[in-house]
Amino acid sequence: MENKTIARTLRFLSQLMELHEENPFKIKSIANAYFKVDKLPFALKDKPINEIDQIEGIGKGLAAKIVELLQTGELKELNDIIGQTPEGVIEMLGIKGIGPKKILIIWRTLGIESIGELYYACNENRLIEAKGFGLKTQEEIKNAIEFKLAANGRFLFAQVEGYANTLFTQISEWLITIDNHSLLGFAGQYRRACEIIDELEIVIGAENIEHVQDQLTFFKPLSLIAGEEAFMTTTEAGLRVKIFVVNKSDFYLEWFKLTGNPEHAEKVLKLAGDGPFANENEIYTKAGLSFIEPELREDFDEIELAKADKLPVLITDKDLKGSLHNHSTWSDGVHTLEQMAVYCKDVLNLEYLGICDHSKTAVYAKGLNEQRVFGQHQEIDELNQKLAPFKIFKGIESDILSDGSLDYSDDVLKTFDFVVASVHSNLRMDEAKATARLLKAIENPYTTILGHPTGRLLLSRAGYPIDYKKIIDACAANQVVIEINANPLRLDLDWRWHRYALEKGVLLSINPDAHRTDGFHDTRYGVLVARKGGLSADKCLNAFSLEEISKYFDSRKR
DNA sequence: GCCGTTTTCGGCCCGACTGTTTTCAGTCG
Repeated sequence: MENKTIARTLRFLSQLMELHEENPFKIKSIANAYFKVDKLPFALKDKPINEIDQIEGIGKGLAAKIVELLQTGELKELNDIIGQTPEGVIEMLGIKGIGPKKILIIWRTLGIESIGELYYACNENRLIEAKGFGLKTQEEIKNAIEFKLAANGRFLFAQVEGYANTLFTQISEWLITIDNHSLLGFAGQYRRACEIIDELEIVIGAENIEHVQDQLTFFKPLSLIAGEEAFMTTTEAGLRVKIFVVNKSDFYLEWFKLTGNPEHAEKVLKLAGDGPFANENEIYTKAGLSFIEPELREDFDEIELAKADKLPVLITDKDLKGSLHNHSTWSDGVHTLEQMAVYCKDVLNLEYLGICDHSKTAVYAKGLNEQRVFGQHQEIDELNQKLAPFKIFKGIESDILSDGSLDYSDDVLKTFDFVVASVHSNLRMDEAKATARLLKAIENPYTTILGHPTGRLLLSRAGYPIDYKKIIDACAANQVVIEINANPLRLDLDWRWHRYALEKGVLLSINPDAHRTDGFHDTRYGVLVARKGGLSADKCLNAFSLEEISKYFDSRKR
């Protein structure tokens, strides 16, 4: 069992114990163990059992729980408490904005045991009767439920990716035994690298279409049901899977149509005429267009750009020369500054790392006060000597406070090579307030990059509303780079606004926000959405070479 | 349930903000 699973199990246990009003200090130590386990730089399963209780925050009791999990994959105490809690009440833990205390009242005082009932109660204005609940809380809960329901059956690209690749391999190996010369490809949202996936679509171009169709219902990994247009199923997790079987001769046309999006495909085919087509390239050629990458096929402005041969050369993973906005053990990261740097240098072959630990207001994340900023800078200077020509840039993720100011005085801010300014608190502002707050941060002369502009968490939290045009225009006017936070939950700035930012001359930066060496690989998701947004390497800050970005940071210094 | 011992049990305790209160509890990052 991985640390992450152990950590989640402990958090779950602590939440359930809160719902059953157990000793708050006991709960706290279990919740604390969740944080600790989540941040361990080694795998618990590789640790000798008798050393587990030596870990800080984990004593005899928790070590026993962890060992039980490692050895049996289960925890009796957890199973028991799950048995004493209605399923719907447990589900409520997934609603943003209410915690165990409020859920306890909803459950015990109001007698509500499911999310459906809770939603109904909001509509009936019944929540305000309970102590600690008012109109605003009721409205918040109602909105949060609606957001959660809308996320049902929808998944992050990154959640689907592993399953999709495994399935693809299974189908492709199976096809060799059934129809050895067939063609195969992903289509739909997945091929277009959409940030949210609610349907995984796969197309088979079969030589012997009847045979493949006959056999497909016996394909073991899925229990497929033959529908009118495709073979369908829903995975245990709730993801719909559709497999289309077409004649090999029609494959490229059908693949193109099913890749979509429908509006894009329809417009291109109107220009290209009827097939057959030998490949997708031919479709675009016959339409008088340059080839349009799947990521761009969203019926935005890509067809006009292709007509004028003005499509951007989309950025790729290989274009990235460095990684900005990452954390270390100085704040809430798992790996040390040196480990993070060496990983970038030796494993990722990057030229530079920007380290941006949390600023002092983020106490929960061990944010750096002025003295520790100075200490970190000393360590960076030493490491830069040791690792040269690789370079660590002195950055900070400075909290944007509620009034829009940054978290340090100008004297401190000027000691950084660059500053990522982001919002972490007071996330419930309306559009006018949130926009004004960001504008003030953008206008701060020390702000280099605006971090995750809306604070959204895909499928989980909407993020505060902002006036995108005002924000982007201000970034253009103040030479502030906008982050594409590459965490698959964020992907913020949204790709639908990349084009506007690029038109205004704003640079974008694909930042993994890594809290451990593994986290650097999230960059991949940032690149995918940046491609959807139409980003080319020359407009991406961390595609600059070390020399170019050094000059850039120097030019921005006050 | 963990920690740190005055070695056997008492203390443990982010801060800001919001909404619901009438002085505070719950939630968040």
